[in-house]
Amino acid sequence: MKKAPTIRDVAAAAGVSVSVVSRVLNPESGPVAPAKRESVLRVIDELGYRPRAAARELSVGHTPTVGLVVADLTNPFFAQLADRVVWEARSHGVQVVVMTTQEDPHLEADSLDTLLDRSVGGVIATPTGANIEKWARLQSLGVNVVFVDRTIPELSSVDVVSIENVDSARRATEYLLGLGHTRIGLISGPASTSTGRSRIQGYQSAHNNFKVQVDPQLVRDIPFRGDGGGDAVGSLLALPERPTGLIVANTAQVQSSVRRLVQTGTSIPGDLSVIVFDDNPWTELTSPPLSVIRQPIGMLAVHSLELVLGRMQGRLPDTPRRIEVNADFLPRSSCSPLLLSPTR
Amino acid sequence: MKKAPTIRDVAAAAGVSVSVVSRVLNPESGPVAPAKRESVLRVIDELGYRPRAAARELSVGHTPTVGLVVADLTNPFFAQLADRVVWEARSHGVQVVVMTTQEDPHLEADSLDTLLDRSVGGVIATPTGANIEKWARLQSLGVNVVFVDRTIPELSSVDVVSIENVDSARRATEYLLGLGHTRIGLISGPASTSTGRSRIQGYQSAHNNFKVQVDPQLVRDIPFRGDGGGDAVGSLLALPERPTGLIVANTAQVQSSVRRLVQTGTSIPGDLSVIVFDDNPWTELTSPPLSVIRQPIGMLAVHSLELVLGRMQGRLPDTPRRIEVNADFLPRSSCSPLLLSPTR
DNA sequence: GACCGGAGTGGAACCGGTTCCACTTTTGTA
DNA sequence: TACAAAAGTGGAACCGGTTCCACTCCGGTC
Repeated sequence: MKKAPTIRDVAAAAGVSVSVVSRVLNPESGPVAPAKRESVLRVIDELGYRPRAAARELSVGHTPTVGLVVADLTNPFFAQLADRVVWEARSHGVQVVVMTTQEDPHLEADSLDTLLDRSVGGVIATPTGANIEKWARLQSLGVNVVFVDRTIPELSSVDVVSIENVDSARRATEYLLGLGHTRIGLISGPASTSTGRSRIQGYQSAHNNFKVQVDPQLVRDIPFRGDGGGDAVGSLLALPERPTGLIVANTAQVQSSVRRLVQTGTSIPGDLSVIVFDDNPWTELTSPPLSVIRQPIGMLAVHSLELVLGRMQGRLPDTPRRIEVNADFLPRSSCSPLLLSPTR
Repeated sequence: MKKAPTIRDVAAAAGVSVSVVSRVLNPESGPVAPAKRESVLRVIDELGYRPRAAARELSVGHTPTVGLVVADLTNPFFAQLADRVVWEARSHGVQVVVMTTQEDPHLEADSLDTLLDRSVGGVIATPTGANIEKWARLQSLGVNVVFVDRTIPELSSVDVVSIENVDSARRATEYLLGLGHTRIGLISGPASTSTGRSRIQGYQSAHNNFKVQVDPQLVRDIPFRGDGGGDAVGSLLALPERPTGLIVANTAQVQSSVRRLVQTGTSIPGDLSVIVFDDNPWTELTSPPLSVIRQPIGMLAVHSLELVLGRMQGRLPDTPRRIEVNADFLPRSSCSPLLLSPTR
């Protein structure tokens, strides 16, 4: 356990000053005679010298690091997002610190403090919806914030990357309405979140287009945490007038919802036509494979990283950007036309 | 974008020296008069002061940070592992930097360099199997390394946390043998990896116990990368004497293997009794639900973190630890007795 | 041949913490 | 009451980089 060489060791061994070594390391910071550059590089290689990140950070005031704050890596949506972000970031020479909040505002607050302590240059996050002043403070301290998937309306100055939630929900709903279903259950995220609201709005709007009245009993906005999806499914199925269609628009609740459907032996699409918001690979391994709204996770990752890096390098105008990407609707065999049409 | 207060700002505002403030921050480093501690704390709160992590790191030489190097967050096994490690680490006040290798030795090497630059105190990793000298160097530089799930036999001095691979594979195989199956396909990880080898060994050993000869054609050790699982399944099913049982012991290939089974319309367990190494929640949503070897991911996470933190705090003996945790076999309805017994 | 501008260089301050050490005050004990 | 030990404090060096600045060479221009 010998200790690693420092820039002064390199300078001494190469017979130059530390300034020269530093300039070799950061070429844009000044000129170096080709011969000296050569010999410095050789010494660096021989000694196996690597600059300490902390020293650089202390001196320049910030790190080429971005924080990624997601709710839960266990959720395939976040896992894939994280994987892509980490991957993209590396190709830009940027590091990612991944933190999870479990949808808990306290943990989110902790994470933000930590990120601040580490002087990260930017944060990509799926905010819980709380900690508004904390997010604002982070931004006022010069940390670039990008919200992905969700947003907080009160924070109008942060960039947002999301899918077209209203539109996606509308398309899924219209698909079922088009098959003749008029009683369509909706399990969405909390109405306190932007995704929850938008998807409910899309669901409403589809009903309007089809001149079908929405039964409020059919709409369940439930938390992301826990597995309330199962209970929501249970209570929807227990309604006197059972729905014949179901849209699970709460990504975190897809698994528990589908589990309940399987457990109760609900025939899909016989008893219930189902569409879920999730592009989890396993959705096509159930029987029948589930129709899904496929969120383009790669796009979300690329755009949010692009935004955060762009801001960190100051090559973006000050006005906040809002990027909405398309989500595909992928019909599979979990939906079928309503056979007995109740209105005729 | 005002700049954040430093320890000297706090000292000035509280009318004390920086030493006192520092001692308030790190109580074990020296005494402070209660009255002054009080006023320093108040000033810290008023100013919203937070110590810069980089400054501390530079001064003490290392960070309370551990690197987590996994192949691919998209794989639910790693995703869950990461989630648990991040979670546990936070409760110890430790941060986690997650990196992915995609099973590529070059990317792994990059990750290690980066981790070294960041002066992390420890690394938890599922090594690709390459970069032996690099791992050794990391260790000689004082970074505590713990391998999880897999190991590299050449590196006898690193701690290892894994499941009882031989035993798990043996139990799964014996279960199928006990149901009368004699031709059991095995899709495992590469024989160049410790998990691959151990699981094949368990499979062999079960056959020995049952006095059944192993047909080498039935054993497929395939890479973790890509989705060779599908092809392996395809070629096993194409054998003149088809297997009646299948064990997928390559966690990364479970999805593509099952996908192929579904696509080819193989009846489970009618045509094929199936057991997979994975505790992915979706395995019980397929029809039928799959029998699984459930890896106790939480245990793996807890133990590896415990080891790495223990070493970082120097409260562990120098001898390397090897921890093997039990994996449960969870029979579900994807296995059935072989009906026509070929031997009678 | 005097003068100017730029390439190349090294010295030293600086970033924001921690810690060692010398020093003063308090406390406890004989 | 005297004195040693302990509690409390501030100064300053240090960690390992970056960067500003002053300075020395150059070659090219009137």
